[in-house]
Amino acid sequence: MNPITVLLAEDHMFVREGLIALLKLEAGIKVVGEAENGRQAVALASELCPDVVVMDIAMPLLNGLEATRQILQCTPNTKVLVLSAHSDDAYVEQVMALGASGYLIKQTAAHVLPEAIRNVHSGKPFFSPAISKRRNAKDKKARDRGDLPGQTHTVLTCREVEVLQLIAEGKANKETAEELHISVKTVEKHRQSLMEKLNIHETAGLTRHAIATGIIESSVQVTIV
Amino acid sequence: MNPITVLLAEDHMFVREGLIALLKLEAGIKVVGEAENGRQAVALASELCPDVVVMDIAMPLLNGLEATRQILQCTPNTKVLVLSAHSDDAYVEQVMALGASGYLIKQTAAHVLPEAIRNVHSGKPFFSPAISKRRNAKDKKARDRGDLPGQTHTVLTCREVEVLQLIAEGKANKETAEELHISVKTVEKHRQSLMEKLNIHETAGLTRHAIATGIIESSVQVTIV
DNA sequence: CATGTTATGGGGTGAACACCCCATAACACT
DNA sequence: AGTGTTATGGGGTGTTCACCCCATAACATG
Repeated sequence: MNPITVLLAEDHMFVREGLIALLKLEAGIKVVGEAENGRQAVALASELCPDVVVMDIAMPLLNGLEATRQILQCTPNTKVLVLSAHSDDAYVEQVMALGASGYLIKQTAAHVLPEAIRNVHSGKPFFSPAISKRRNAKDKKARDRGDLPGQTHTVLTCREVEVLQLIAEGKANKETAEELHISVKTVEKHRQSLMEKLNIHETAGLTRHAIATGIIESSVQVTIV
Repeated sequence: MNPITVLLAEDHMFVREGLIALLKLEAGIKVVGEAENGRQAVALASELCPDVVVMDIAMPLLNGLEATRQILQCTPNTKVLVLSAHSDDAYVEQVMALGASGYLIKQTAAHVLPEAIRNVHSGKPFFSPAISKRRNAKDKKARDRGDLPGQTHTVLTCREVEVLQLIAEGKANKETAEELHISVKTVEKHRQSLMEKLNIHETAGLTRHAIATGIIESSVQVTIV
């Protein structure tokens, strides 16, 4: 049987070499290429047509999300296994909506990588245990409510993003309410929805998420009195 | 000759396992322990007294900077080799001022790791080529001007920085208290001092400040359920 | 020896927040 | 016409936080 061909897209050479050392011990998997940025990943993918691309999200020149989108468009037979430091539900859903075949968080033990590669190659999606668990729980809830499967639409509404930004900027619910000319209770409701959708339950986490997704910058200065 | 004992402090298990796979191929170097956060790194260092600690900067609970400081205080014979994604000069200098023996950026080829470990173990500092080059140039300039080495004067005390990190990671005061084995009241006190010193009076602001100053990264993972 | 700093802790108060319940109005889609 | 989504709002309850008061012990420094 032919080995599964893998393209490794990861900007940290440190990590890349580590993973290669790890995959070398694995029979049936062959690393045929390495990319150190998103643009190179797209180029190499269309040149090498690997079975699986292991794709880091945070990469220079072209981030892993865009790279994934472009690769799937050019070579639809290639499976993309995403590697990320984030595990926020909304983020995962965003990636999966692009058509990725799996999602591993970097906290996961690396020895699942070969298993994950084999899974996505054979058409089965693969997730880090923690994510998998949450997705199942959520799917179950959805089914209990009678929802259609696969419609895990965890996307924030416009209003929620607005509220998220104000929270991350340090506004109290009361201030946010005044800013948006709505009741404190409504702000509370949006806050709750945010926390539920993102599976983040502290202000600090929401703030980090807002920065990580580019909604605000960490250097935002709020009126110091 | 006894092998060089190494403690690997790196929160991403993915990276950790990769590096271990890589160091296993290396004669004369033995990984005797692994830490997945800064606090564990400090504990294991004083327990195992390794020759070298390979220390990632961005780690939960206690960042690599603080961990380095504490380790060098407890077990001064241990060398610390810092691993970071950032290569900003100011950042490097801050780390070296703490007494670290070397600084590798993650973009560096991993195969220099064994060499770096051997170097710092034998007392020779080691830097990623890019950094080494810049430092030499800068040192020359400084000597030419007759400057004294600059002191980064941090307003915050060590304990305050520790508490700040935990706040920014989304820990409640109660959790922080348990983590640090102190009373909730003491945590509150540190929190107050922080807010007063930084003139920031919301959790969101503290979180942004922690990210902006590099104490944590926006992608820090808190409790994965 | 006095003073300052750091770290430790306790009491108390009021505001803010998290989390549950609930309802309604506007609008889109089928 | 019915269903879903979004945004709006209220009630209640318990926890946590911000901000004040206070004290002590360790340790360095003048």
